[in-house]
Amino acid sequence: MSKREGARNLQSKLRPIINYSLTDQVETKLLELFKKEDLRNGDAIPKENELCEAMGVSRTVIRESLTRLKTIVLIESKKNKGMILTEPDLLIGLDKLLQPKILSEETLQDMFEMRLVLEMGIAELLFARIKPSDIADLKAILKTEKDYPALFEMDFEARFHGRIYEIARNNTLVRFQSMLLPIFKYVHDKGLKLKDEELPKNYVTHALIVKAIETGNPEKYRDAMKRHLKIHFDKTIKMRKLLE
Amino acid sequence: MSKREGARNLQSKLRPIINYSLTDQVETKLLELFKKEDLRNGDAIPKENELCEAMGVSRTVIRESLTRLKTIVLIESKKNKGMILTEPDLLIGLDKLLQPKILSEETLQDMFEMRLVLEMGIAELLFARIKPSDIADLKAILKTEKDYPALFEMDFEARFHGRIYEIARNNTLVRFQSMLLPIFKYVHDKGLKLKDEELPKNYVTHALIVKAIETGNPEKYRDAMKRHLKIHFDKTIKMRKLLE
DNA sequence: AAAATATAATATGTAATACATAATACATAA
DNA sequence: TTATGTATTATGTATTACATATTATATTTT
Repeated sequence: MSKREGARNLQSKLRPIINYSLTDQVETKLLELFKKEDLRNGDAIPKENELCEAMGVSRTVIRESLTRLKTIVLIESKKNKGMILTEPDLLIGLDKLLQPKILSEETLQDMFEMRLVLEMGIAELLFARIKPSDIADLKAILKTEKDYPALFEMDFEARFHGRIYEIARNNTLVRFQSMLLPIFKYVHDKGLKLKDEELPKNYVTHALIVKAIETGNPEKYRDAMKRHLKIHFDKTIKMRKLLE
Repeated sequence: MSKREGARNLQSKLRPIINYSLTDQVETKLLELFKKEDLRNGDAIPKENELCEAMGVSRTVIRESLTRLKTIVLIESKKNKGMILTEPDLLIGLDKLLQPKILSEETLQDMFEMRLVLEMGIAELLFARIKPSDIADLKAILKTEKDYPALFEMDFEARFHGRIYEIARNNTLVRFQSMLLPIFKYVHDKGLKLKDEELPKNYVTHALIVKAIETGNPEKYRDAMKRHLKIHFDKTIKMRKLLE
């Protein structure tokens, strides 16, 4: 039995001890408190000093825990006013993290694919909620686009596809997809370096997608979108294989 | 001109001043530093004391900024070792936030829909990557399920649908969807209270979805999944109207 | 000489205290 | 009655000191 194996064997008998810092414990207790007291959006929470006394730790520790919760916008603080629970923003923090440089290749790939998945899956909601005026809006966007397929003109992409989600009336998705765009561009560009691909012959432009929306149904939309995104689907499938 | 209008008029001339706290500024500077120095995953960052000196602020402020970055797992710290940049976890924090009680009805609805969108949109990746052994796995899962449609048995739902994402080989999605499940259940249950709905006659079970995967294509999968989720699609469309 | 053990050095974690600052409520004067 | 000044309060920032865990170095033991 090697030294390493011996250590692992011992470990299975003893289990490594985990040391939760005071801050960790306080954070947990705070979350428990909110739950137990059934505190809602807008409700005030105890003052820092009250928390210090109640838990018997320094204000330093309390404040570090609170900072964590403020970071995810679960609470907000105002001078003299105290702190309140807030409607947390699910996407907060994400914009700080969604930078190519700090994410692994695999996660980037995951997010790239996530956008593709969303574009395809939105169809049902899109058709359930679209109004005539929405079609007009989409056509207005088309007008501003150049005639040739502006495949990677981020502005156009953002505006057009963002509008799709807006029509589907899902605000979280609207914001999410706009965050994904830079990632998408990055992954795409990186893919391009591997092999310069040309547009497929039956490439579907935004205009054709609008047509599918106007005269079609979810299936037709998906068919158009799938072909619009085909180059990306091909790319991600190829690249995922490289990662393995 | 009313008092309120007057204030707004003044505001347009003066613009409200925004006061970035020291912590805010330090946080920004840190992020800039990481970018400028092109620091990557695993690279060490300066010691707390070095940062204090360099920026001329107290360790308190430095530490609060660092706490924020630690919260989103952009950096990690170890005693005596110092701090390093880490591969941040996009979904961290989300599990703290994804609790029905602290999210608004609208956001909950958004997330409910997001799951539906993902289930539908995953088809292409699913079929691009599925292997024969995956089919066998799915069938094994089916065996453990009861014969009747276990529509809201969370365990079954989680296992079955989670497996779908696993087959699609997108780990972020796997984790994301498992986080969404409690939300999904909550929103669904709340919807049930409004009106007790019965299963549609042509309800599609997991078994039928597997069949669509085994013998079909993305379109057939989506057709099956759409009918499997029909009750939920109907519900969200109805409920969104209520929110308006 | 090699391996195990003790010691020192270092960077983060926690505590305590003091003061700064912004927001509110209250008091005061025109 | 309204605008301005003042006090109060809770969070924000600074400073200092010490605790603790990890690494590196030195020492002892075999």
